[in-house]
Amino acid sequence: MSTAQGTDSRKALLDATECLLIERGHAALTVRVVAKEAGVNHGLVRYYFTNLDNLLLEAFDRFTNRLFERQRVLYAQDISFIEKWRTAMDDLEIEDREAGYGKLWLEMQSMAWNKPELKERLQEVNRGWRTILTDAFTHAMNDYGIDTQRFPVDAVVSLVMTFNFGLQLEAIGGTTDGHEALLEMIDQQLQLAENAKDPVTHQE
Amino acid sequence: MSTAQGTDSRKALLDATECLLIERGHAALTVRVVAKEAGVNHGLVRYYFTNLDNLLLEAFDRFTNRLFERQRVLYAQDISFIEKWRTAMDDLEIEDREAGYGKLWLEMQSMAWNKPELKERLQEVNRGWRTILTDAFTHAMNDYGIDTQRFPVDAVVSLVMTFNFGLQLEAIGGTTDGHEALLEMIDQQLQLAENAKDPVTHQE
DNA sequence: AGCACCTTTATACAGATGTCTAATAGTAAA
DNA sequence: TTTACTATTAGACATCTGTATAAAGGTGCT
Repeated sequence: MSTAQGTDSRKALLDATECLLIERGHAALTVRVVAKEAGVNHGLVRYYFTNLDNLLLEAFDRFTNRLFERQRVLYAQDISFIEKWRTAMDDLEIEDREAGYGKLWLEMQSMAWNKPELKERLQEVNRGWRTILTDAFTHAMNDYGIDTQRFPVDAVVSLVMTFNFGLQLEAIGGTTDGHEALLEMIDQQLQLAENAKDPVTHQE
Repeated sequence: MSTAQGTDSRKALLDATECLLIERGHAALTVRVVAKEAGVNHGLVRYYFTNLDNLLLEAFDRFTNRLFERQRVLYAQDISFIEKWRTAMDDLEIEDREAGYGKLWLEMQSMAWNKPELKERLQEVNRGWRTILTDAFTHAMNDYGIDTQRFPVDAVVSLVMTFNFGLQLEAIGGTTDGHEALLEMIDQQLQLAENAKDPVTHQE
């Protein structure tokens, strides 16, 4: 089989890697453990990835590519800012934060802290988000008539990115106190701004 | 000697643990590596800590105790809100974020994600900060005359905590774009609020 | 000196870990 | 069927890892 590169075993190993990152963290990954989780002979790690570091790197790449795809999709949508915001926030629902996706993201991050190759890739992803957000917020703040002298776009973008990262971090750490309140507060403020822009749609 | 518990070797092992967490991450810690970094026979790990997990746990405890001490000190100071804010922010200067302290903090966090015993301790620290911030912000927002209906204290506290965590996370990941701008923006807004409260001190 | 006590060392050992090899099973074309 | 190639397997190897033990070193006290 294998049109390009993707025998079942290969994919199984990548999937198992993600699964174990979520369940046990990157410190617990070994060739044999991953292979066992994948239900595959441990020799195949060498066969497909030559070594463990490379398997991790490919898993990392597959993950970041998925992120890039999300970015692309979100960027392409021709919807209002508040809709984009809500879509993005729903995407990272609090329940999800505690579950797999957020954990995987943070484990990937913490892997990268000590591996320069991964670190660069991570920075690309970061820059990607920043680009999208900067563009979206530039338009939105203009629409809402917000003083970008007093609230520079890059500062606002940083605030949004960092508080989202922080939400993930806290949630994985087991704390979600105030998270809902925060997201509600922001949504309400956005709604107010939206209504002020276009008084017709006023609801409540 | 050892009045209570603290032969040089014992402390050296704890110090080495922190050092290696900063330089290589928790995945790279082994009994022999830590002992070597501490310049100490690896048998002493067993002698003082019985096993590696316990050494990590004690290093973790020592670290969180240091955090609690910081909290206590900050809380005890009888200074204005804006001064507290600036002190706290200076404490976590951007340059420092990239260096040891922030890295250590995040490595401790990511260790805790996969170890329930540590996770609880971490949540205590988190609650500690939240308590202090909640108290400080309750007073500050009252002083500044901010509508706590529209901006609930716990939402604001969450925003502040999460964006600070996010700053750390991004900085360790190698990105500090917009960080200065964000901190400046906040500081200016605080200064405005401060001036509005007490027009006498108006400066600029 | 002898003695007791805490600290340190060197070494041992079973099991895990990363890497590698040689043999086998499977599959599709000739 | 034979052939050629890919996929998979079981096992071997040196090294690393956590843990344990027994002996030695050091220090102060009697």
